[in-house]
Amino acid sequence: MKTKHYNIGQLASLTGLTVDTVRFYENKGLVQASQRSDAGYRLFSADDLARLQFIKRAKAVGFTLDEISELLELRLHPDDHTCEEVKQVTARKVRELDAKIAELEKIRMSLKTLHTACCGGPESAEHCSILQALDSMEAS
Amino acid sequence: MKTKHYNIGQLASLTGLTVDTVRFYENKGLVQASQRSDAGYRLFSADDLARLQFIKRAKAVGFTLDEISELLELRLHPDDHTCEEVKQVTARKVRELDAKIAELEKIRMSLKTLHTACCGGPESAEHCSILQALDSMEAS
DNA sequence: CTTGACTCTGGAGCTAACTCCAGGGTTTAA
DNA sequence: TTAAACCCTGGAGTTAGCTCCAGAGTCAAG
Repeated sequence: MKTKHYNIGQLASLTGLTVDTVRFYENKGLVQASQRSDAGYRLFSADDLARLQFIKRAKAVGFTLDEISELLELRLHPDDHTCEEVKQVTARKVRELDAKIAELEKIRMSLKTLHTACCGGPESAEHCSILQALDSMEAS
Repeated sequence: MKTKHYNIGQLASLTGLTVDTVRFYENKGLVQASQRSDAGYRLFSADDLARLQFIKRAKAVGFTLDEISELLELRLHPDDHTCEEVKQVTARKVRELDAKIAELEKIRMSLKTLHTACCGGPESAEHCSILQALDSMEAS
């Protein structure tokens, strides 16, 4: 019984990635074509396809490729690892996201304050409150 | 009457930027040393200092260097521009920040859902709900 | 007068995640 | 049989904002 194989273009359209991206991921060690054809074409299995879809979903929830490598290792050898380990990876990421969001919100607040104070009228910007604030604000 | 001048190192410590960063900004056209010494050293005026502080504050509220160039032009020739123009720049940025924050919050939610569902226990990750979800989730 | 701190230029390297290209070989449909 | 569409490799380019380097000149203190 022969298993179904995909060449790189088919895999790309099945996953919604580009051919270049798949090759890039292979280069980074995230995925490996399970075989090559006589002509040297990459041949991917259904497992490879699943792996790429895993990568895509992990990216969608904000993991970097390095973090995805880590998750792929956990996925490939789940028996050698615990739920705790997996959960720690997501916990770290949630904390990072929280920090990033908090930072952006702080920035947004400052900017919104400047924005609200400005009259926004058609008169000369000579006394524009935004420019003045940027001239005299405390630097953070 | 002679005006006070700063060389690049003094300027750097006054602004909290590095010497390299100041030169980088000069290269990008954000700032220009008002003079050079006989030996070719950059000499910065109090105006240059103020300009760099403006840049630093603008960066702190989230503007990119390109946007800061735009603001610097408005600041240098306020008579040729209106409050409205200035306000538009900040409005655009606030919208960008809103979009970025919303995106990160969406990601955070998805990830938090995965995180909360996982038992996080010391048992094998074979049936870990996080890994399973990443294997079967809808790709976004 | 020498040592160490400072400055100059031009260009390379860094991060992340691709994206594109040249210059070739292969497969497939008409 | 030939043209289009696919695939290969290796390497360069992209974005933003620096950061570091070599190799050379300059300045201030002791």
